[in-house]
Amino acid sequence: MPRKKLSPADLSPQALELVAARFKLLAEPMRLRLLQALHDGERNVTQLVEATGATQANVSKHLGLLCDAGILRRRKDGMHVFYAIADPMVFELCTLVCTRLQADLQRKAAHFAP
Amino acid sequence: MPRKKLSPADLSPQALELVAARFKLLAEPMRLRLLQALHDGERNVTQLVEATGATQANVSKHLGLLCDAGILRRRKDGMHVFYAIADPMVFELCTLVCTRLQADLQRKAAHFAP
DNA sequence: CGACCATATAACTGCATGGTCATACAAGCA
DNA sequence: TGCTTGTATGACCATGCAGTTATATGGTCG
Repeated sequence: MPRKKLSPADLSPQALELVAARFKLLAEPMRLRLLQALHDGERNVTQLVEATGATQANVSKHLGLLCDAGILRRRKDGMHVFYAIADPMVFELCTLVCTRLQADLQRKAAHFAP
Repeated sequence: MPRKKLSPADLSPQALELVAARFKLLAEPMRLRLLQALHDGERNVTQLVEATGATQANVSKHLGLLCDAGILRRRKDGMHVFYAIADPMVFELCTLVCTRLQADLQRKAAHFAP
C-alpha cells in the first residue's frame, strides 16, 4: 500500500486542528511540570501534587486531560492512582524546543558580551 | 566547557514557561495554516490572506506573533511585506505530532475492522 | 497633490480554559 | 458502621486571546 510521506505541507484544515490541539496540551507550564515529574517513572496524584506545588483539584484536572489525549496512562492501585508517560514523544518535542530556545537566547545574549 | 545534555527532566519552572509559550504559538490552527502556506517559500500578506481565507487583520496579527517569536522573518519590498519561515524546526515538530496522531488514529480505527 | 493599494494596529467582543472551592466518590481502617 | 485518606468532578470566576471592525500608516501611481 502506497505510503505518502506525511508532511505538514499537505494537511487538511481538520488535520491541522488536531495537531493544534496536541500542541495546546503542551502549551501549559503546569502540564509540562507534571510531565517533567513523570519523566523518571510513574507517580500517584499526591506525589505529583507535592512535586508541583499545585492544588490537588488542579493536578487532577490536568492529568485527566493528558490522559484523555493518550499522553499519559492511569493505573489504579487500591486507594492510589498512578500516572505514567504513555507517549515519550512529548519529551522529543520538548527537547527540540528547549534546544532551539536555548540556542536562540544564547545567540541574543552574546550580543552583550562580544 | 562542560555541556550538559538539555533534557526536559531538569528545567526550571521559568524555562518551562518559555517552552510552553513556544508550544502555544503552534497551538492555533490558523497559525499552522500560515506556516503551511509558507512551507514552499516566502509569501506576502495578500497571498497568505488568499491562501488561508482569513481576514487581512487576522493574518497580520498572527504573522506578527510568529515573527516576534523568531519563527518567521519579514522582508519589506516596496508596498509588499514578505514573510518566510525563519526556523524550520516547526516542521519537525509538526511532522512528529502528525505521524504520531496518524498512527494513533489508525490503531483506534483498526478496532472496527479486524 | 489626491486616489488607491498593502499592511499594521487599536478597541472591542465572545469564547475557551486555567485556577479555586466545595463536594462527591471510593477505598482502606478503626 | 463510621472515620480518614486519596482522587475526581461540578460550579464558579477571572484571564487570555482569536476574530472582527474600523482606522491609521505608508508606499505607488495619476
